[in-house]
Amino acid sequence: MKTQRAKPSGSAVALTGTATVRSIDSYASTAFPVSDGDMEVIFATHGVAMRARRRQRLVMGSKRSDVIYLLKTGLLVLSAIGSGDRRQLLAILYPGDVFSMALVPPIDGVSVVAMTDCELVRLRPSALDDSPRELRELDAFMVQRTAELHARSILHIARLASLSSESRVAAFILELALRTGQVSNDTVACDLPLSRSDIADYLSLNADTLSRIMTRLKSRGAVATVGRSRAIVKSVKRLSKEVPICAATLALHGQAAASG
Amino acid sequence: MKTQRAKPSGSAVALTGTATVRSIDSYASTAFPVSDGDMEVIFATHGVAMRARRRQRLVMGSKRSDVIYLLKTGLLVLSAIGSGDRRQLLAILYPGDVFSMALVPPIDGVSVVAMTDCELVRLRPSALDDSPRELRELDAFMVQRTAELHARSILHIARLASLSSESRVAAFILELALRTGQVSNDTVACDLPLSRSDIADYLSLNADTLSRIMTRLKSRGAVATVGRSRAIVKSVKRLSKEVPICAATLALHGQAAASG
DNA sequence: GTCGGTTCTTGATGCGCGTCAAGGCCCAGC
DNA sequence: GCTGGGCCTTGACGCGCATCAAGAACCGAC
Repeated sequence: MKTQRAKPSGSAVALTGTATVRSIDSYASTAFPVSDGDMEVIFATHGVAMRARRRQRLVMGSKRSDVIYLLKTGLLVLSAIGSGDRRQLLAILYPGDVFSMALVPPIDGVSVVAMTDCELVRLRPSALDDSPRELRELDAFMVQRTAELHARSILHIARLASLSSESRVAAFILELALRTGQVSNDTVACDLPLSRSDIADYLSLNADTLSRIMTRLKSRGAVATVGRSRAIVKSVKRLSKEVPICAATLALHGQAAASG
Repeated sequence: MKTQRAKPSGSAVALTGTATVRSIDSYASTAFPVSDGDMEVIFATHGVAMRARRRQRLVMGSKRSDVIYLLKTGLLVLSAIGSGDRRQLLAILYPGDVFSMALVPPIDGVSVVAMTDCELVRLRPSALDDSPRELRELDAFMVQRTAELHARSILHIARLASLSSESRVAAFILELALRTGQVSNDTVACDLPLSRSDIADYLSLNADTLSRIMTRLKSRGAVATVGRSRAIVKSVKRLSKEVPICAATLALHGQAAASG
C-alpha cells in the first residue's frame, strides 16, 4: 500500500510532549555564538537548560508569557498548519537565535519543531529583576538578535517573492550550508536535516516540484547530493552571480557561520 | 503613446533626495501610539523631527549606523529592486513603528519610501548615553516593537505562502483598513495610498492579475471601491471566516488600530 | 473645456507549477 | 537475506497566473 505523503509525516505522536529538562551545568561551559560574553553567563546562571529530540514539538508556554528561549545547538523551525491541511514552515532558527511568543503572530497551529536534536536554554527575564545591569544587557542583546531575525524574515520574503523556484531552492541550500555546513574553497557541503517535504513547505513549493527542481539543479551541476540528506553547493561564487539575493544571504549568514 | 507600466512608475526623480528636517516642537504635542508614555518624551527630547512627502525615498544613513526612526503619521514601505527590474515591497510600516538598518537585510536597492506624507522622528541612541534610565527604556521599547514587526513579517510570509491570490488581496485590504481606516459595525473603509502596482508588488502578484482579482472581489461583494483609491470591506466577519489567517490579522492589527 | 500622461482594466495566449498517479529508492525489522 | 512502509522521483494533465497588447478611465496642466 502506498502512503503518499502523510500529513505531517506520520510521526505526530512523537511530536507532542514537553522538552526534557536537564541540569544547567552541563551547558555552562559550551561556547555558543553570542556576541557579548556576559550573555552566556546570564543565560547559564538564570536560565534552565533544555533538550529537544528530532521532530519534537516545543511547547512555548501560553499566549504572551515573557519566556524567551535561546537555541544553543541544533535546528528549529517555526511551523504552522494552515487551517486546511497544508503545513508551512515560516522560519528557521539556527544556534545563537532567540525566540519567544512575542515574535510569532497569533496564527492557529503555530509551533516550534526541532529538526535535529537540540540544546536550548529557557529564560524568564523577570528572573533578572534583581540585577538591572544584567537586565539591560539582556535587552540590548534581544534588540540585536530580534533585529537579525527580522532581517532574515524580510530576506525570506524577498526570496519567495522575487526568485524562480529553482533559484529559491538553490538559495535555501546555500543558506543552510553557510550556517551548518563545512566550507572549503568555493564549495560548501551540509546535511539536510529537513526532508524534501519540509523544504518544500518552507519555500512554498510542492514536494513533487521540489524533487524535479533538485534533479534539474543536480543535472546542471549547481548542487550535488550524497545520499538523500546531504547536499553540496559546487560553486558559491557562481551561485551568487546567478542569484543576486544570494549576496545578501552570504552577508547575513556567512558571517554568522564564521563567528559561530 | 502608451507608457505601459514604466519601471518604478516614472516618478523616479521625485524619489531621490533626503527628507526635510523640521523643528522638533511642532511634533512635541502630537499623540502617537507608543505604549509607554515616557517614550514619547524621549523621542521628542533627543530626536530630530522629520517630514517626508508622498513617493519620497528616505535615505537611511550608511550601512550599520545606529540611527533609528520612529514613524508618527503616514505610511512607509520597505522596497527593493530585484536586480533585474521587478520591484517588490517587503514590508509596510504604520504609525508607531520603528525601523533601522539593522532590521533590513543587505539586499541591493532596498530603501524606505513614503506612500503618504509622513511625520517621523530620527533618533541616535548614543544621544541617550548620559541617562541610563532612558537608554534602558528605549531598549525595552525596541525589543517590543521589533518583535511586533517580526510577527507581522512572519504573518506576511504565511499569507504569501498559503493564501490564494484572491484571499491575499482581501487580507491585505483588511489589514490596511484595520490600521488606517474607519471601522463601523462590521464594515471597514480606508484609503488605498498604494497604487495597484504597489499592492501587486507587495503581494507578489502581477498588476494585471491584481486588477482582475479586485474586479472579482467587487462583483462578489466582498469589497467595494470608491474611486480608485478608497476601499471598503463589506463584512469583516465573513472575510475572517473565509480566510482563516485574517483572524491573526485582526489580532495583530486590530488592537494596534484600536490603541493607536 | 481640451490635451497628455499615467494608471487601471480587460482580452488572448502560453508556461510553470500544483495535482494525481504510479513506480523506485532506502532503511528498519525480522 | 527478504519484506514492508516511509520517502523520493517521475510522468501526464489541467488550472492559475504572468505576459503581451490594446483600450478605457482618471488626473493634472493649461
